Amino acid sequence: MVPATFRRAGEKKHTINDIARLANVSKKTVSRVINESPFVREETRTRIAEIIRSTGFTPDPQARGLAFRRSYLIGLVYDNPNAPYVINVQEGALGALRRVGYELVVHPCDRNSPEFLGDIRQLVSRQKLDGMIILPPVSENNALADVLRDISCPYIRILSAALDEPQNLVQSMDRQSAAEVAEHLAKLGHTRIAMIIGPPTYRSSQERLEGFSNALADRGLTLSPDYIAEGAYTFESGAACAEMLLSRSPRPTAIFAGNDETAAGVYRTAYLRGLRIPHDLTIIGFDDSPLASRLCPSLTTMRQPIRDMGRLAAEKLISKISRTEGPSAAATTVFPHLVVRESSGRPAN
Amino acid sequence: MVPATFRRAGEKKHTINDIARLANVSKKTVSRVINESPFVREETRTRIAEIIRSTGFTPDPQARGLAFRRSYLIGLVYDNPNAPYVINVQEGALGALRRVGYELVVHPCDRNSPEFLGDIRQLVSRQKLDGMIILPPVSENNALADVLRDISCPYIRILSAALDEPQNLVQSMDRQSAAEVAEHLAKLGHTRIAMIIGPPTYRSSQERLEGFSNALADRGLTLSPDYIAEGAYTFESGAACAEMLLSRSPRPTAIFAGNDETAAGVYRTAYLRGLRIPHDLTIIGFDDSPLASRLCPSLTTMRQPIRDMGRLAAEKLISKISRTEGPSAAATTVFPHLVVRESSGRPAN
DNA sequence: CTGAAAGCGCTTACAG
DNA sequence: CTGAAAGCGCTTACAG
Repeated sequence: MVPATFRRAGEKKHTINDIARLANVSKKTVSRVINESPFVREETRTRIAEIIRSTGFTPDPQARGLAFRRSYLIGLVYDNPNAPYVINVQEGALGALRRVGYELVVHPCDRNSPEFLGDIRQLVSRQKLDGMIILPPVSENNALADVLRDISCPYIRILSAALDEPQNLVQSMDRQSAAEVAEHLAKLGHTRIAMIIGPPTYRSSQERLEGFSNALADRGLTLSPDYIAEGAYTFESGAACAEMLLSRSPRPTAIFAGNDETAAGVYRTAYLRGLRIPHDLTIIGFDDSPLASRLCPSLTTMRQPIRDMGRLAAEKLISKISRTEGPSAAATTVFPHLVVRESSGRPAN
Repeated sequence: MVPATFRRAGEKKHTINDIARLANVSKKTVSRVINESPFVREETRTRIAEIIRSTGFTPDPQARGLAFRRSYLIGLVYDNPNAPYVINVQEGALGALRRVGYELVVHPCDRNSPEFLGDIRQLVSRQKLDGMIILPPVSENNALADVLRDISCPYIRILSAALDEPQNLVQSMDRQSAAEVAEHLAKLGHTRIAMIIGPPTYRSSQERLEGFSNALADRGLTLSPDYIAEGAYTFESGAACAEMLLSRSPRPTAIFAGNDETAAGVYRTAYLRGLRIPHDLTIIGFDDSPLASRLCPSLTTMRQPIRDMGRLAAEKLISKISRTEGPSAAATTVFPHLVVRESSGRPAN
């Protein structure tokens, strides 16, 4: 038997009035059942609930939204060029939102465009977004957060540092993660260790650099300034930085790349120079994007629980939106961990 | 001076009533201006338009939708594991939709789930989606198209074969593209040519196989059944299929992988066997995903204009939705083209 | 060319 | 515990 939800074309959708008529009550009472008001007699409630179930009625989100002054729409703002990263956050968030009847409106942006902040303002007010999830690196932009606060739009920033109050954050502990990389390299016996950082203005670059450098120091190793290169989290910058680092004498035996894209750039330079990985050079990435396992040899890297971050951000946002009041000021943190593959080994000399 | 659109928190949004009052007309007349009705005196129209502009008024999409029985929401359904592919279609579509005031609601799905069709039905009826864009491979599912037709939801399928009427399609001409690969390999002098196809149930697998095999035949070359392996468009299947193909004697000198992921799997097997690319083995991919240029050596592959496909699908869908009637039965086709990189060369022997 | 009334499908006060 | 009225912000007939 075909469930009643599977209405065929031509039958129009049931409305709250249909349900009220069938149940022989006012639509207000149906509304109470929908919104789980306690002020409905149990017998009435069950009867109406049963009719709702059997007719497959679902309240119209537009009408509900209009009356509630809610859109049931959450924005996802990103400028991250790493597609798997975005998709994973997106799917994580989607999973959490669906359950509570929200939809996700995606919004790629360009933080350098002069219309950037105006666009966001317009998006929020126009679509009356109920909240916003912001991905790194644009999540580091405080001006954006200020705008959202200004127009009273609840938001969650996914970040690697505490740039905001804890209730607005899902924080990835990059500093501690970078320390894991240091430990791994130290254990393998590397001493000439280099690092390619991301754009210095990005908070994650600083976090990873400091975490890495401090952890090396703790083990009696130093990250010499000669061995630090400024990349841009891109393939091309990785190749160029590796070119520079590998020209140093003595040559580093290990390079910690800012992310997997950068690491792929290091692979390319090693390939062009005929260096064998990991025999001549150990390479470590960050992200564990699909690329990491596709490279030959496969890349040792830090895995971020990206999907979880999306889910956590959505859950935290929803609780902010629906909560009439109450703190939930707790921090939400997440820890990347090391995935050891083929690109790291003992130094040859 | 801050534009009026940049209202600060606390000021409530203007409504059509505010505009009517300011213009000293009825809200119906304002509505006519918003909807570009010809039945407004020019003087009145300009006056109202100016007030709308200066106040930064934008009509509430929810209220409009409720009255128009429109949601201004378009669904994007996908099950493609290739994240850059999805992101690119998404951004292409977004660009076209934004301009006309629509938003995109993304919906990853699992075509093998028993709830698959029911979920889609519910998504469409619940959010009252105005239309749907469907990505391959789930776009090949005719049952899904049947459901959408049944509930009168306009849709566009992005496909590599004409599985539907032209007005429902944005078609990528994979057959002709695969012929380009054949030509490239023939020109390089390869004769022992192998191919890894995608899942045989996928239409694109057949299209690419037939296009490739026929084009080889046209050049007096044959694609021997021994040299055809059935993959699954995945990294793992690429590695396994390459394992099999490279065990043949004589060994093929070139492998056309079904897509870039598969090609990456072939790289891995070549790496493990110590084969040099392209000296010992030429490899060709399909997609030109970011991975293609990250691999070492970089991968020769077919580039799909993925972003354009998203844009075209959105434009076509919008014209279907807004058009009161009229055919637009024209086919929309798109041609991938070859990007030659380092992984293809003359055969060694 | 313009407007007053009724309605889209739901909700919030306000009564009872 | 339940309902009749008014309203969210916009539109579509229907008049004039």
